Amino acid sequence: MKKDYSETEIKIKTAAKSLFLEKGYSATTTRDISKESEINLALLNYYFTSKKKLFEIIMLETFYDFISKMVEVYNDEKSSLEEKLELTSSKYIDMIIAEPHLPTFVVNELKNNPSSILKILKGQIMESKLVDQYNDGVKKGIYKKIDPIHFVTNILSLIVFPFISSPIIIKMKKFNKTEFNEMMKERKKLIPEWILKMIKK
Amino acid sequence: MKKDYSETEIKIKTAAKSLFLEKGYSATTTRDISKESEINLALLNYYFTSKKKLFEIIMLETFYDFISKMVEVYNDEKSSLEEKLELTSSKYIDMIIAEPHLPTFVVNELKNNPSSILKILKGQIMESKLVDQYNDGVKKGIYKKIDPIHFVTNILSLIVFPFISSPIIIKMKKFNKTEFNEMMKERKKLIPEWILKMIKK
DNA sequence: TTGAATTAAACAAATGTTTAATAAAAAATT
DNA sequence: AATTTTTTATTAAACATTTGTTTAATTCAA
Repeated sequence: MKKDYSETEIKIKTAAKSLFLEKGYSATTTRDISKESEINLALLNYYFTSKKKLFEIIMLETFYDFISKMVEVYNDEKSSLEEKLELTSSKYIDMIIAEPHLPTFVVNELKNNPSSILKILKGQIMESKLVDQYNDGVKKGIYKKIDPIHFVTNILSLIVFPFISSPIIIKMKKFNKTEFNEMMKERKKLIPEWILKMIKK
Repeated sequence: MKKDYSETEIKIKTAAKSLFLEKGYSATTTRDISKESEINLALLNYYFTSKKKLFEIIMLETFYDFISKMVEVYNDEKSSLEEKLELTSSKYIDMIIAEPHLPTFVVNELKNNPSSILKILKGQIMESKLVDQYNDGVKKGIYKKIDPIHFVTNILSLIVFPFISSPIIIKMKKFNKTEFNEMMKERKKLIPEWILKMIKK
């Protein structure tokens, strides 16, 4: 029962996503979207009823992508905890370099749209293979016994926050954007090492 | 040469700050501000010329507070690196618990207002006593040799990011706000320990 | 009495949405 | 195959609110 999207619908969604990501919901006007997507203003409401509805669709899809990419790795059956850390770090950093506005957007618009969109999360992370492997390590006495929420939070913090605060980092180090991205690529290797040090006894 | 603020001015600024922090610049209207501060709509322009000007004043002050609190500790002459980590962690977490919208606001509105506001940062962090102490440790061979920007970034990441992503954490752990704050208070102790483990050879 | 502070009302521009007319495409009929 | 009918897509214009700002009159304080 997959819906068939028309070319116009796709054009609208693409433009809208790009604008919402860059400027947020309130600062993006329907006329911005119509201009960017080169469609007539009325078609936005014709296809998506309202700006709000269009936003919710985009928000949902974007957040879903954002989370699935993580959950995929976290639930892989074959890889070790160390390998999962390396993969997550690497994949996520690449993903955000390609779409730098993503984290701020997700984080920002999340506090206004809480419950409905966050359903996607349900148990997918805290009951993942990665957390199991962490708990096993605790049981075996190789990892310190701390609530795994800290473990999960720290991974995300070290990966995502630097992007969110990139204007600050760029200013502090007199970086340009390329140099900043280089720094983030460096972190692909460093973050897994740091996380391991943090959890080990 | 300190300017003398009238009661009305203060009322406007207080209400505006609260609203800007909660909803951001675009989603806050001048009528919201006039209602919240219980002043006549025209007084906003009478005292602050425009919504934009008012915002810039508030943005500047807020960001300045946000940074000074950090710089203060980072440049303390007497304390050790370990003590600085503990103090930063503790003070910052308390600060954000008291004003939970602060980080999202700063981070969010920063990418639109780059250079002018970020001047505040100039060298204050990367040339701080804390970074000196870190570099000393590297020279002495007790810390790994990595660009100190990672060190500084990691501290801020582990402290601030959990607040920014609090809706996600709250959902994952089925927390309420109090439980989330408890988790953050736990981190006051944990973060300095983690950071030390990360930098040690 | 003079200047500052406050107010209600008005203004122009922007914004989300709808309408009514037209064009294009698809389906039905001859 | 050709023509008519019906449905869908697109358009320009209009509409009703909202929003930031200004004006001109009034109140208050020095």
